[in-house]
Amino acid sequence: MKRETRGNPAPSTTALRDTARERILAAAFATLCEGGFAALSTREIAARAQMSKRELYAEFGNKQGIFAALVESRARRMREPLASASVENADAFAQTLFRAGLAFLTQLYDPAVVAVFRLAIAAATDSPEVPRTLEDRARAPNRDALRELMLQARNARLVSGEPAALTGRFLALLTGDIHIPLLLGVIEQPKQRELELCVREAVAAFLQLHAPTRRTTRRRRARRAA
Amino acid sequence: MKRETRGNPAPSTTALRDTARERILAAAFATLCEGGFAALSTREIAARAQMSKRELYAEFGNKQGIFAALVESRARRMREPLASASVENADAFAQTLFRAGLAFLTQLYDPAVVAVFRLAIAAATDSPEVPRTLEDRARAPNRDALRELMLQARNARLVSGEPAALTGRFLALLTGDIHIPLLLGVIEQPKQRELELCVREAVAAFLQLHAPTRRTTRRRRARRAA
DNA sequence: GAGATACGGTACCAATCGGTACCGCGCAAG
DNA sequence: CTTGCGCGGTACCGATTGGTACCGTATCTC
Repeated sequence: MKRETRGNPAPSTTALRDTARERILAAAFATLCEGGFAALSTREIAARAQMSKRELYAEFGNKQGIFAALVESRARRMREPLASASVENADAFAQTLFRAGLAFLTQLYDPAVVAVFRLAIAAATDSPEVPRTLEDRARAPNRDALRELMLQARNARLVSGEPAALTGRFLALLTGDIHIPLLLGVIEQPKQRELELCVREAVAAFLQLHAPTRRTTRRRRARRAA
Repeated sequence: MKRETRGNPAPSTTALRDTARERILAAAFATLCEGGFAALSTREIAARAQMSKRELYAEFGNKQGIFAALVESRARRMREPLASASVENADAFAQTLFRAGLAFLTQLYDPAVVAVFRLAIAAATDSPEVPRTLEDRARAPNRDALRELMLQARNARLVSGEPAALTGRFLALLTGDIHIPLLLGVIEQPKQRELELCVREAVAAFLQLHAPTRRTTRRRRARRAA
């Protein structure tokens, strides 16, 4: 196919190919966000990317490939939070929870991510590999990272309980009340202030439920982290 | 059109019409559950209902009408729980929460309801009235009923806080960790045992968070308003 | 400079979509 | 029994889909 011989400026073609991919995916994202699942046709994507369907199919094979690449590219971005987790003491842990929760919700409620979730849910019955990709490349890694954090926190005697259960509880408190309405489109995207409030309440509730003994004003600590 | 004069067996035609509607909706449900959103074509529905597209369009006007009727018919069934709510004491309230939560989750995780949610989410961008119907006819009434229960419980000094916030918290604890994976199709439908465990944990966490000064099983009769 | 080759734009394909016009069967009135 | 009419099955419509063949062009090799 595209075999680069010695002396050939291979990086150039690779870069070109990458920019082509990016342009296609950006066009697909824009289409998906504006027009939804029904508007996501190969013609529309090619037109927006100012490329031919030929190149599009040379790059992704078929429409499923575009779906997978779409989910994959956004999933990679969703995996970033929880980079620096601190469990030195209760305050640091609360602050870590707050930062991680805020980063998580900010990603999760981004319009492009909402559109990807809608796409994955719509494709669930026909093409299970699409939501499967979202699960394996985004949700599961995030959950694993959070569980690791919970494990560390338990070892530091900051929480008690199974890390997996703690993770599920924290995520439920974080997203339980907003994600579905957002996917349904019956509420608008939360503002930054509301997001912070939501995370603060979730952290406070989580610590109240699962922090071993502390009885102090944890809500104030969480607020200070804002 | 179909003008019944006096003496004409109008109920018969009405009943016939109703059974026609039911047959169409049942066929649409089956199609939606098995083949997903993409398979939900008017031809398929008509074929399954053993009727002609002509009758189908005479009954529902257009495809949006079928969507709306689908969501509406299922939403009506989702509104049933919380019929008998008791807030006499803490134990009765806990039991009421458990029963209501279990009924709610049983409905919410029913495969047909999951399929309807997928449909509504997939249609969110193109046809906002479909998720709007789901919100207004199913989610909001359920939420209102639960909020009313929370108000009664607060008047009885069984919980403290804003009824709306309490409702959101309870629903988050109930559904937060399962609903999305179920919509994505990455987990299978929970069994009855798991559902009961899930509700029990949610009720316990909710009461631990919001029941005032709950140390043991105290019987406190502070009923105020009906 | 000539020839070969590979890439990209376009026009096309079969299939399917929502929606509708046509037409023939069957029931009711006279 | 004839006649008229209304309802339902079917065939069809234009539009659009995912996917591909064709073919002009521009570049690279010798």
